[in-house]
Amino acid sequence: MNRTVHLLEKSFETENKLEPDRKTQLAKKLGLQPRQVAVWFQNRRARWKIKQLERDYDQLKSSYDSLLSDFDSIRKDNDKLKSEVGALMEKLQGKVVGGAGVSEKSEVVELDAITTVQVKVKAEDRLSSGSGGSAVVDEHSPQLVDSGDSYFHTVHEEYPAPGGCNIPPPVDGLQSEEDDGSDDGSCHGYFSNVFVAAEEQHHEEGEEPLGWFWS
DNA sequence: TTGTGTTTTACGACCTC
DNA sequence: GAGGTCGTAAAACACAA
Repeated sequence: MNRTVHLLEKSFETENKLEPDRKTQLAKKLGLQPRQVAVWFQNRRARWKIKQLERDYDQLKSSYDSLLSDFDSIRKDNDKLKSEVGALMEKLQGKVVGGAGVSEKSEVVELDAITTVQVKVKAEDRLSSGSGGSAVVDEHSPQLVDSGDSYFHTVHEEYPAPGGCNIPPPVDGLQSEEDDGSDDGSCHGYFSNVFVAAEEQHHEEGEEPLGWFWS
């Protein structure tokens, strides 16, 4: 890296916007036209923004992948519980019908209703207790604080979530402009929590915050 | 050497404060 | 009106064949 670029980089590192005074000073110092310094800063900001979008995308994708695996395991658990309930119901109904008295039919209906409620409660309990720290259902997760460093804020709030949605969204690219993000409203706020969780993890690991980042 | 892909520089159009 | 972003053209550079 030559001296000129090095100085410009240093200057950009301290402040990515260029006040007129600083522009003139830098231009004088480097023997450039103020216009050249201004253009350099414009292009540098554009490059930084592209890098930042790439980082945001990588992080969003890894959050999505981990949530998807959480979702899959919860679904498997759910299927397993359903089949267990089915088996138990058969057993119960066999017993009730076998030793039936006068009101055998109504008892069966009652049992059916009770077990249905119990299963529902159990399933909800399973969800609300979280799975391996999943951010999907953790109501205690901190809310997203838009630091202004990430370009997520226009994407994550509108992206449909796998939990509560039957079809998980694709992750091969950022949301297209054609996709207006509209859905049944049951999945809003999904990725905002995801992102906060991921960012917290980032900080816990002692890494640099998502904002300014120098390669 | 050359064709090709990537990066950097510069500019015009448009937007925001 | 000054200074920002965005899109793009052209020059400069890197690198494989």
